[in-house]
Amino acid sequence: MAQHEPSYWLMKSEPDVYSIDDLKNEKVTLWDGIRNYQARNFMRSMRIGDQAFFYHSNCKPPGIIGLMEIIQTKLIDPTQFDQQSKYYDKKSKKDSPRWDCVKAKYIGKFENFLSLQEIASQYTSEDLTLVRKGNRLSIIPISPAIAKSLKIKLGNLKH
DNA sequence: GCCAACGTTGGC
DNA sequence: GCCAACGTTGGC
Repeated sequence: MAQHEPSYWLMKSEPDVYSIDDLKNEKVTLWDGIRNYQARNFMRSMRIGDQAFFYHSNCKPPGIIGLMEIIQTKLIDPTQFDQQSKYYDKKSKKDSPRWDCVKAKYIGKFENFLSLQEIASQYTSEDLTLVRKGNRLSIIPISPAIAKSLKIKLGNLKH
């Protein structure tokens, strides 16, 4: 059986909340707290071995900074049942959890930071919905061709 | 701080 | 089911 080619994703995180350096230190993280159905559904279609660009959002400047690999999928997001968590969801039932998540591992930081401004000047919103005005989705699929082109601009990975 | 682009909620 | 009001994300 031939292995699947990996799919590619872009996952946003605010560096004040969780940065690429936090992931570098932890090596592995549970990508929890996703409370948007479209983003959740994208996570549900992830497979082990997929790669995800780590995007720093809501900072100056926003942009792609590193790369992760998806190492576990279809995990229950524990924060939905944690009353102390800002992601607590009282409507979610233990026997049918509403929110799930994936586990991702640090691969590296790119040699070049690629700002949203640079990305927007080089790709159309059809290439990459990230650059669509007002885009709020925190998880975005990336086509293999666009992923390849982004990686060329981003340069080598620093581990 | 402003605002665009949604998603969610709740009255009817 | 419609839609207005409200909330959130995130760039600028």
